[in-house]
Amino acid sequence: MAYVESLLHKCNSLQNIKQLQAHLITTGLFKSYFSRSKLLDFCATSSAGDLSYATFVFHNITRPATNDWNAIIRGIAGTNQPIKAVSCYVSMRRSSCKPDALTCSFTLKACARTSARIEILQIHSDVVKTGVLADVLLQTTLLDSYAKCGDLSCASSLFDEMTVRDIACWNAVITGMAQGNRPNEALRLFKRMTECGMYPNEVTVLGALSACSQLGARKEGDKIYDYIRNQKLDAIETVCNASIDMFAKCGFVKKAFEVFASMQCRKSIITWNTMVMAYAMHGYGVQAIELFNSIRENGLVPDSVSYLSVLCACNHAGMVDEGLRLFESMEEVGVEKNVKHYGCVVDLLGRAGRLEQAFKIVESMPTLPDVVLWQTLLGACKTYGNAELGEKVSRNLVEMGSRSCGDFVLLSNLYAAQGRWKDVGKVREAMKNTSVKKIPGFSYTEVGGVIYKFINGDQTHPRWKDIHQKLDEIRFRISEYGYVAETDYVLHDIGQEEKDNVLLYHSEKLAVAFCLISTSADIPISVNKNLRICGDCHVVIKLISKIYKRDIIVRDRTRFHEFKDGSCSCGDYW
DNA sequence: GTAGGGTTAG
Repeated sequence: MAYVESLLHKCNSLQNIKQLQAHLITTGLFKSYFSRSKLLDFCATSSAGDLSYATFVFHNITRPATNDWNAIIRGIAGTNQPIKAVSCYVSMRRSSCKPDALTCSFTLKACARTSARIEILQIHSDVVKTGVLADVLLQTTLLDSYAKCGDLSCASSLFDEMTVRDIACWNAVITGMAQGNRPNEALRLFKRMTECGMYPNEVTVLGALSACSQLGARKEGDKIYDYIRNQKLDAIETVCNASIDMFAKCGFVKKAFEVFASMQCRKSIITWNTMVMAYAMHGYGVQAIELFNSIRENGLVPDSVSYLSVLCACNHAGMVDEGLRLFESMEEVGVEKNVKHYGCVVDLLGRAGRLEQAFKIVESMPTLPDVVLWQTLLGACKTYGNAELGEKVSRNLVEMGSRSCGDFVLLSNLYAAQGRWKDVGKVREAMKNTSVKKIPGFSYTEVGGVIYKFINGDQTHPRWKDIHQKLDEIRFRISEYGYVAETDYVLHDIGQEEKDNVLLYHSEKLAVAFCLISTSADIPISVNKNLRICGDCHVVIKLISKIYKRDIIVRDRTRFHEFKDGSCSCGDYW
């Protein structure tokens, strides 16, 4: 039957497939299950084929076999409406034909692509009932499907129950954790895997590197990169890309560029974008633009992400006109602007105080602005005290159903700054009547190879008393430099002293204080925050860097801040 | 009713 296969692979059009089908029918081979389902599979999944023709042939089979169903389900799972594969699976179960491990595998992949958790649960129960669960490959698919639809606890209990664990299932669970916002868990599993005597491969290190990037885990990242070099995994482009990203997000732009420059394998547009973004995160506007310009010289074409990265770099470096020029040139080169590009340029103009121009660009958008974009503009209105535009923007946010605490705070502060207390009262009233959503801020820091997590107001750390004592000392010493808490950043119906406290116990300050008491003076302090750094923390950490003579690096949601001797690499522009 | 199915960067 290798004969049918070799012929199939020579087909590069539907016409060819039909010719082969005719040939099989006339020679009687089409009655053979094997040739028929091979042809169906090829027709349903290869680019030369056509799913609707495959379905047509399928419907004309009097008693389709499992393999025929599998071919069709696999084909549907690969379309842009993968959920229809589930209906097909259901029809198959109603027929006299039994699903096998492959049927389940294809259907599960379809579910994973649409985050259809309930359907996964149903297939899982079928799988248990029919006894195909013993199949390691199917277990991995099931695990991966749970992880992809966000059910990490199901994914990890499946993993725990597995009796045979090969490299792919380790990879599935590690990647699942890394992509599901549980980077600590991913690294824990990565360590456990190596302790089990398994050798991580390129897929494993991609997951582990991504976890390090999220955590800013330098030491762990370094170790993994050493392993990558030893195993020659750096011959693989995806591994290099992930390594560049990891070094950049752990604060080593130079190391990131070294990896980029010394790559032996091909660089794709993703590689270039990663490096441009690396510069952007660190506020290296000039380098980012230079690199962006060299994309074409290297025979590649900048895509939508390239533009986003370079715009982001202009934004962080305050290169307003350069950014605007790049934004406007997008149309000429045929790269479509999306809401993120608009968001970036609105931020760029907003920070420079060009609010009217920013608003005009928003109005010119072909699609609806998103919440983030309006929030950006609202922030700029607050900075430049433009209450009129601020109100307009807030109205849009309310209409979009925003319940973010920050939005209310900004508008309220905008009114307060102009003494419009009645309006301040109205905003507070609205806040009380809305279930305000507040994303908790947290920070990570690595001390002695251990990653510590701090949450705002946290008192669960074993050394919290020492940390709070240090913060009291800091408060005293910075007040000598004329520091007054900018309680603008807080909106609570509480007294001034309490407001000061809310600010003082922000997660980034807790992390910095912890580093001050637990690390030696010659090592820079490095903190990683999930949200943007708050304005008060920015002022305080600048002062700490001066008074305590410590270099402090804070990575926030969008960029790096390198505090040195009382100033920050962002130039207070962020 | 021979084979096929699992993990993958910005």
